[in-house]
Amino acid sequence: MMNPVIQKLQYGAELSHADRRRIEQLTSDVRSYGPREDLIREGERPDHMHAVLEGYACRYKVLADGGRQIMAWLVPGDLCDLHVSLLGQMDHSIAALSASRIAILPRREMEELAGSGGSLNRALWWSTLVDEGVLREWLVGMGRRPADKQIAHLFCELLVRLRSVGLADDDSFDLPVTQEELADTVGMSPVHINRVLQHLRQDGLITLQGRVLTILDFERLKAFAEFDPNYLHLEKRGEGSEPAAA
Amino acid sequence: MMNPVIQKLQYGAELSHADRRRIEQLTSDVRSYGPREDLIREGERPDHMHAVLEGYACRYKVLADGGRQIMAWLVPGDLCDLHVSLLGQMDHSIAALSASRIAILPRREMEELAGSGGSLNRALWWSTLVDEGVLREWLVGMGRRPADKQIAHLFCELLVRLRSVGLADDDSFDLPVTQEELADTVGMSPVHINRVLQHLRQDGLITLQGRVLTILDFERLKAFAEFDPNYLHLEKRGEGSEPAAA
DNA sequence: CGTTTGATTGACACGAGTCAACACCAGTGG
DNA sequence: CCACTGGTGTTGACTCGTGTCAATCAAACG
Repeated sequence: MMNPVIQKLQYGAELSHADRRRIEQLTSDVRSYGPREDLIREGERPDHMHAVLEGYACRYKVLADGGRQIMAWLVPGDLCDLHVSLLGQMDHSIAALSASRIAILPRREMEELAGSGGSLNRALWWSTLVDEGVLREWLVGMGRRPADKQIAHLFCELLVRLRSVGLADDDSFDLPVTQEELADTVGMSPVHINRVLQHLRQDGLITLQGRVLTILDFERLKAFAEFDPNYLHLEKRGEGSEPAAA
Repeated sequence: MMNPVIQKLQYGAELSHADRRRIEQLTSDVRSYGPREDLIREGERPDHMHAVLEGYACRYKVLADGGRQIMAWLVPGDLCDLHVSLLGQMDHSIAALSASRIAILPRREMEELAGSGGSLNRALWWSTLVDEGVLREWLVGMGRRPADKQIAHLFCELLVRLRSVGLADDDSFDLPVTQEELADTVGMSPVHINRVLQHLRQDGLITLQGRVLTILDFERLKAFAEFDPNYLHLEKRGEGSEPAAA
């Protein structure tokens, strides 16, 4: 099975054999985390970075009233905290969502890559800009989409992202999280998540049993959620065709 | 008056005299935009980038039902679309919020800077990561903060950001936008924005007249909004001296 | 001046939160 | 083996924050 970091970054830049070897080597120090275990906390300033190899992690913040907001899901292939090298300290925390295997990357070498001008440099930039795109799309969901469409949109996104690293061959994937964690992701209450999920199930759009989500009709779910994967920027590069009107 | 792009980027990296000259030169091609005029639209792939010199701009998306979500405010000093060079096409649009002066930057040279390894490279990285931090904070606001605190938080953020480029010496700044645009920013309805603003005024926290917002008691507003500016990463960096003064 | 755009206000509807009870496991330990 | 437990999912009743619709006001503008 190919290293998911390589799989992902190849969408951002053409990687040479040497580039791939470099990534293999950088992600060779692996640690296992249990669900809810923090990888790094707000305010910290460690000398290493993380990348997800297996399982899911998330960025989150906790408010004074105890409310928690998850601001990103990190799936295999995702880099967690390029921030640390350039920004003084973490402005949020990162925790494992499920049992997961996380690579520990040396900070110095990553910093070096960030200014190297090579393919890996481009790939890191691409990865960061895609993260930004995802954040923007989530913002749209929370601001302007009704709950059911927002959740449907999240499921579409997860399917596409997991497919891109070979973790969802058919239209289903592992969803080893509680409804409360889904609630913290989309900014709703656990109770309402439950109701929306039932709604989606009754409409024959999804199945969710045994922590496996199955999308029964991806086309219909996409239409329902108004999902357009362009913001994930996974399409092949170099297509010079002019943009068609949205 | 110093170029706001220089002012801003100095928070991200120490800039040499040559670096500053370079920025001056890169931002010398200036165009004026009127309110609501698009700088760039979703799907486009132009050969230049933008930076705000005066006035405000915003990132936004429009949904099928006509709803609009503003995903970022771009104030003087902010770079608008580093995306274009690495991602194939824009996944969102950018428009002027108020009458503004925008610099047009040549794409080639900016791409070159992005992999140069120098101070400007670091500054661009920093700027991008800060944008991400702001997006995350907005997500927290939309997901977990009640309307009044969310808006208060936005005002705190704008004050700090504008101060950092010398556009808010006291506790007030220009807010040349309609309540509808505020609504599209925080994901609420214009009517509710109106009520929340009145609430904040009655509590003696702000004043908003003639498109100028005055924060009457910043400490109290910060406490109310639970505003912590750490996510803007404007504090002095540890290793070197602070950014040179004008 | 009328026209237009934006701010304000009130009445009402609805989505989503809260609270609380209950069901359904998967462990665990006796 | 089987109660007991704690975590999670499910439901219902009720509350409350926001949205919607529509009328009115105020200010800017040609």
